[in-house]
Parts: sequence; C-alpha cells; structure tokens
Amino acid sequence: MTEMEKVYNPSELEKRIYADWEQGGYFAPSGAEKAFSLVIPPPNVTGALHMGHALDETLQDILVRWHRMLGDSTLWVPGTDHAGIATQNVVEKKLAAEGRSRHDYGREKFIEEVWSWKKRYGDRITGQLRLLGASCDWSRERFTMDDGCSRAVREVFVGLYQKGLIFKGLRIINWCPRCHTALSDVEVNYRDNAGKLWHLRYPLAGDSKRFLIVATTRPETLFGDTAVAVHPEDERYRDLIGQEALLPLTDKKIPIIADEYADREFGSGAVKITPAHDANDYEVGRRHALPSVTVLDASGIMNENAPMRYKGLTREKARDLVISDLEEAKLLHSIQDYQNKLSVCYRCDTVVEPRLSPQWFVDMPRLAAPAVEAVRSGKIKFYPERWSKVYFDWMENIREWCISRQIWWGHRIPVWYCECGEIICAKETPAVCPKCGSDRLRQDEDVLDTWFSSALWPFSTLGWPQKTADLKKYYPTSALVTGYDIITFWVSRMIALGLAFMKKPPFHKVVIHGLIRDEQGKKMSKSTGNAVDPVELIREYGADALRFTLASMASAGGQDLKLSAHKVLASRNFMNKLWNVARFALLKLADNRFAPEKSLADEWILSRYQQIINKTTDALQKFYFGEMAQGLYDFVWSEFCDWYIEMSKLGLHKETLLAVLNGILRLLHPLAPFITEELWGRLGNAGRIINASWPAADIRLINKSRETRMAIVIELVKAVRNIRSEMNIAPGKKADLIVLYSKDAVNEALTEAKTYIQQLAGVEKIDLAARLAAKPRNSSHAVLDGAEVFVPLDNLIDLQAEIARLEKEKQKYEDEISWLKKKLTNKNFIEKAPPEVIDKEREKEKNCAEKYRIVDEQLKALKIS
RNA sequence: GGGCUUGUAGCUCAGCCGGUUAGAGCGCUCGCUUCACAUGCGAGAGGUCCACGGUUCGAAUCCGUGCAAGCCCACCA
Repeated sequence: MTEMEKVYNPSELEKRIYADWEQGGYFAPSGAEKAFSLVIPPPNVTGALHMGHALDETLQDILVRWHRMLGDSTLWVPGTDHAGIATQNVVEKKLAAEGRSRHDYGREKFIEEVWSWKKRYGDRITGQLRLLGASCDWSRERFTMDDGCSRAVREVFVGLYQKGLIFKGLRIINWCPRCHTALSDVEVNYRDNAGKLWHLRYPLAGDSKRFLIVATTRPETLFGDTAVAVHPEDERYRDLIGQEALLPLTDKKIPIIADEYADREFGSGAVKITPAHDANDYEVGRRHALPSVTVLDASGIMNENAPMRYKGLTREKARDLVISDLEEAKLLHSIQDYQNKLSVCYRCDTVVEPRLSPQWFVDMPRLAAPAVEAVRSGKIKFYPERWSKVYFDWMENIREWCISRQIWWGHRIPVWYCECGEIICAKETPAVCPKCGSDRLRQDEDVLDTWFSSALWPFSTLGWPQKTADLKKYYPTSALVTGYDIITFWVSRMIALGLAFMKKPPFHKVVIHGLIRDEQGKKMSKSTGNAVDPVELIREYGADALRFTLASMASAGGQDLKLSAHKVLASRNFMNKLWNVARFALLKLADNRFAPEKSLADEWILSRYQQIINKTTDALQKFYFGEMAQGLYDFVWSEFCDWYIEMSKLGLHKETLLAVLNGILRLLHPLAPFITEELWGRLGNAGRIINASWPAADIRLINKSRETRMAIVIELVKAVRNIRSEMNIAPGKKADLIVLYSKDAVNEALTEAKTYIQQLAGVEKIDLAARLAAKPRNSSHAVLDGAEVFVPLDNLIDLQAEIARLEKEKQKYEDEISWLKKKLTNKNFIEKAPPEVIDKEREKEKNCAEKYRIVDEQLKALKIS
C-alpha cells in the first residue's frame, strides 16, 4: 500500500486506468451463460461528443458495468453512424471554403474525400467515449457503412423489395432546396412563422369583370396552378363549377372544379390548386386528372414554367415580385397577417419545399402492425411507460417512409436499370441484365436514408446476415437506452425491421431519458452558444464527476436535465470525499492497531450497508439512476463519513471498515468507474474492481436494535452540538453533560457509546441519572426522546439566549401537539383509521406532551431564577 | 386542432403505492487550521408544497377545473 497523494487528481488516473482496462481486455464479454448486451446508439462518425451523448453513454455504461459485476456475459457494441446528409454537408462546407463544390469533384472523388474525412475525424468521438469511461468492446466496433453493415442493408432492401414492401413511386415529398435531397416526414421540423395570407383575384374566363378570390400563403406558386377548387355544395360558386378562371400574370386558363377539400369557412372558400407544390393539391389533382406544373427547381428557383420575368428568381424574390405585379394589375384583393408553421430541414434549417418527384418508399403501414403488437403485448416495454404512447401515436398513424436521398454519401440503392427497361434489385452488382443480357446497366443514383442502416443496427452489428455466434448469444439485446427525441426516427424503425428480419424484437426494454438543457432550461446548441462541452467538464472535474452528475440528474420520470457546472463541482467534491476517506483508511490500516471486536458503530454501519446494497440494486433494476446516485451519496457522506468514520477513530475494526469501504467502491463503480478502480487497487484488493462481484446484501447483518441505539446517540450528539454552537461554547472547550433519563434504552445507549459522545460532542464528563435531587442550575438544556440533557456553563449563562432557544423549542412542540390533538379527537379518525396508525399518532402525542412539559418546566425555572 | 410533461426553500430538484417534525445540493448566516478531506467540519435561517373545488378519518401525494411554463404530433390553403 502506497501513501496517497493529498489531492485527488482525476485526469492523471483516468487516463492511466482506462488504458489498463483496454489493454487488459476487460471490456470483452467473458464466458458466462447469461448474456447482457447493449448496442450503442451510434453517434455521427465525424461529430464530437456532446452532453446528450455523455448522458446516454453514461447510463449505458452504468448498466454494462453493473451486469459485468453481476457476472453476466456482458457485451456493449460500440460504433458510429455515417450520418449521410450531416456528414456530406460538413465536407461540402469544407470544399466550399476552398471555393469548390462536390460537382467539381464528381461522385467518385467526392466520396473518397468523405472517406478520408471520416478517417481523419472518425476517431475523435470514440476517443471521447473513452475519456468518459465507456466500457464498450472496441474489438467489435462497427460503422454503418462498413462491409458487414452494408451487406445487411442490401439484404434487407432486396428482401423488402421482393415482398413489395419497398417500392418506387411518384409522390409529393419534403425537399430540402439546400441539401438537394428528399427528406422523410420525421426529418422535417416545424417553426412558427408570422406570415401573410394573400387574397388574390382570379378573373373569370367568361366574364373578366367577375373575380374569384383565392387565399394563399404561397403566391409565387400560382404559375403552377392548374385549377381553382370550390366546395361542391358552396352556393356562392355553384354556377362557376365547370367554368374557367384566368391565371393572373399569365395568359393561361384553368378550370374551376368542385372538391370537398375546399373549406367553405376558410378565406373566400375558393382555393388555388397547385399539384406539383402541395401535397393536398396533389391529391386533388389526382382526383380530377389535373396536370402538374412544376415551377420551382431543385434549388427553389423559379424555372421556365414561370413567365420569363420570374425565371431564375428565388422563392422569396419571386414572391415579392408576384405580389407587386399583382398589386399593379389590381389583382391583389387584400393582405392579412397570418400565423402558420414553416417546415424546415432538420439538418440545415432551410425551408422545405413540397416537391413532386419519384422516390423510394418503405411500406411502413404494413410493417408497423407487428411492431405495435410487440409493445402492446408487453414484449417490449418502455421505461418510463408513458413513452409508449408516443410510440403508438406515431406507429398507428404511420405513413410511407421515403428512404431515397439525392446525395452521394450513403448506401447506394441496390437497384439497376437496363436499357431494355428491366429493373434489377440485387444484393450484389449484376454483371448483365438477366432479361436481355446487356451489360449496360445503370445503378440508381440515390442513396438510402441514414436511418435505414440505423434501423438494422441491433442485428447488423452482431454479424447478420451471417449466422454468427454473437448474433445467437446477444440478440435480442437486453435494452435500448436513448433520448425521447428519436423514438420516431429510430426506435420505431428498429422494432419494425428487427421483427421483420429476425422474427424477434431487437430489445425488450426501451429506457428513455430526458434531454440535456442549459441552466435556463434551453436546448443546448452550438449556434446559441449555450452548449457545454463534456470534454471540457471532464478536463476540469473528471469523468467520474461528470458521470455522477448526469446519473443523479436522470430522474425516474425521464424529465429533461438542466445541467450546470455547479452540479459537476458538487460531484467532484463527492469524489474528493471518497478519495480522502480512502486515504484515511489507508493511514489507519498502516497504523496496525485494531479493535478486536465489533463496536456499536461497526454493527450499525454494517446494518446500514446491507440496506444501501438493496436500495442501489433496486434502483438499477428500475433504471432509477438518480435514486441510485442520491442514495449512495447520502450513505457515503452522511452516514459512513460523518458518523462511522468519526467513531472509528476511537477504535477501528479493520474487517468492518474494509468490508464497507470496499462495498461502497463496488456499488459506486458503475457511476464512478475510475476513482473506484484506483481506490480498489490502493486498498490492496486483488484484481480489478471492473470485474469484481456486485455486493449481495447479507440480511443477517441488518440489526434494527443497533440502529435504534445509534439513533439515540446521534440525537444526543446533535443536541449537545446545538447547545455548544448556540450558547457560544468555545470549540476547543470540553463540556460536561448531565443526562436525566426516563427510558432505560437511553441509559444503555449512552453508557455503551460514552466515548463516541465524548469525542463527537466535545464532552468530558457524562453523568447519567434516573433521578436528580435538583435540576442543575446555570446550564443549557435540551430534551430528547426519553431523556433530559443539561450542559452546565461555567461562566454566567446568557439567560436571554437560553430562554429564546427553549421558547422556540416549546413552540415547536406546542404546534405539533395541537395538530395531533385535533387528529386524535376526531371521531372519524378514531373510527376509520387503521389501529396501527392511531397508535402511532397517540405515541407521538405522548412524546410531544412529555417534551413540552419538560421544556416548559425548565423555562419556568429559568424565569424564576 | 390533438396529446404529453412540469409548477415543492433564493436557484436546481427529490419526495414511488395517501398518515414524514416536507428533504438534498448550490447559495445565504454564524462558528471552526478537530491529526482523511477548507473540494472540508459543526450549527442555523429559509417552504400557506401554483389556485380553487372534490374523494378520504387523513392529500404535497389521488381526481376534476383553472392559471402558468415547456415539449411532441397534425396536409386546412
């Protein structure tokens, strides 16, 4: 055993210990029968660790370390996501800084560029996971675009295609004019927008003096209008149905049609129909066989279908010009302020354009049914349970999932087109067309939604489609730990595809936690500058402190977590406390003078320790991380350090100290792996704590009578300390104690614990008596449960201070008694409350009354003197 | 428009199945170089548990309504 440094220095030891674990192969599963497995929600490969990851990974690592200590064959699969659009955007931005675009490179070269980017930054986030202490099995590290995952993607695609569950279709999809790609419904965010509703006048073709007023938020799309719709039962327009209107600013005529989609209550009741630029209008267009005219190109620029004057303008510029032109033409009826929502791209925040285009879709409505059933039947459970509602709401209203993206970085769609018209969907690149034999095949240009490969993650990472040993042993995984924000993106799709291809759900438990917010409760983001960097916090306070903080904030309800450096500081202080108590233990153990027998303090702490084992284990089973952390914090600081250690200074029982201290280290290890490993070693334990066994409570050591006795001692010490402090007894000055007891338990407790009291309360002489000839004069006074305590003061007592103290005390008892009296004289209470409750209240009343009597007596005596 | 969550000490929160003198951390006040720790020790101050109803012998805890805050979902131009 070496002497410990006085200062706890996390950064040095954390680095050393992680390397030791990794080199020692401690993260790989060992051969036990029972399996526990997690797959990491893969962070973006070129990203940096943010607070959300830190929380997610901490919670997973807690479970993993706990199960490893339980002796399970524990596997945590790490990996990263290629993050199609996000990564491509980052690389494009870099190229743009050099004045180039991806088109200057061409597809092949550009992808090479992204791969080299990936190689350069791919290690950053995994390195940061190591800093956090994540004990994942790095030998099994995966990437969503590695060979295995890519093979799984093709296998699933082809499988779904053959069943008709993947198909290509012409739809209005969400199009990001900046990313130049389609997006799925979940990739669109909504933003409140203080916009305008423009009321336009469309002249009638038959009578250009008459107008139809249509209301729109998107006047620039009017060039794509191919009809105006009114409600079929709208009396105002009945005569116009079948006639034509003149499209303003053009020489086009468009039909006036009847469709129930037109809302009579809204605006004038007539609505312009732009099938190519609005999903609803598209449906109307289909019902009425209207043509679709696209007026905006892929970048959101007006194209040749708009009059020359507008061609080449952005959406925004075109809108302004259209409005001013309409005004000039006296075709603008009115403008109204209008609150609506803008759809924006979740990657770049650009306003999304509904766009008609051919895309690939997964038939989610068909795949969703078994996925809903799995949760409904309880095969998969959400923790907390309420999140299953979000899941159901999503899955039961699920729509087709648009999976094709018009970007280059990603899994290329495994579909080839032959000149002969044949479409070939295959796992491997076909050499020739099976129909005509031509070798001139052209692969589909699109890549798949990033979330497509993520959806396969629980089984692709375990080796599927190969029948690997890992797959057999570790699928289904034991749990999924993630934030509620990706239930729709990820959880739902993993469940659906896991069931479709593995016939078993990918996990049985979904542990949902809240999102990290700043001190004000705002979302952390780089752009607002309120993001706290976990790596910075680790550097400053240590990974253990950060982990402990995150875990203790993860409440059972899964609320969002407001993080501040203050909290991490408090956790760091706790680690420091732990460090020092171990230091104390080492000093004492080197001393080599031990008490031969267990004392009251030993029996008490052993009893308390058994209970904290159970409490910690319980909390873990329920995924109550906050409760786990809080419980251990209180036990270690307020019981073990404040009382047991202080008492053990009078005579240390070596076995007890070591048992409890080592137990604490093991219980804390999942939360604070580094310091516990370090101290475990310093205390001379064999092996590593990372694979030490999880403590099991020995209920024979739970001893309530010793706990009761200790409670008496603590109560007395606190009472004396209070007197010392309030009566200004100098800290170094020893006091005397006269205890007048009315319960034998007090006499026994104080007799047994005499030396503790002397030490902890700064007391010299203790006189215990069942009765006194006269109560001591010139003393400060306290009343306990079953005893009266006098602390004689050698200089004249400050009467006013003492009276004030006792008056306060008296008031407290008075309040409580009146409350209890009211209760106990309530007939209903006596008749209906359970007898044990009544007894308890009676007992309380008796005790209070007695204490009140004593304090009152003492006060009277003081006032006379 | 639908749904969810939250409202407890100055701040951040814990209080699960109703009976606690309503707790913790930070902050605050007072006193301490007590030989593990001033990243510490001891003692305190501070709360009509958002409001109003209801259920109950009994509610911070269950139910309803209202107010306030936040989030998610939804194709009304």
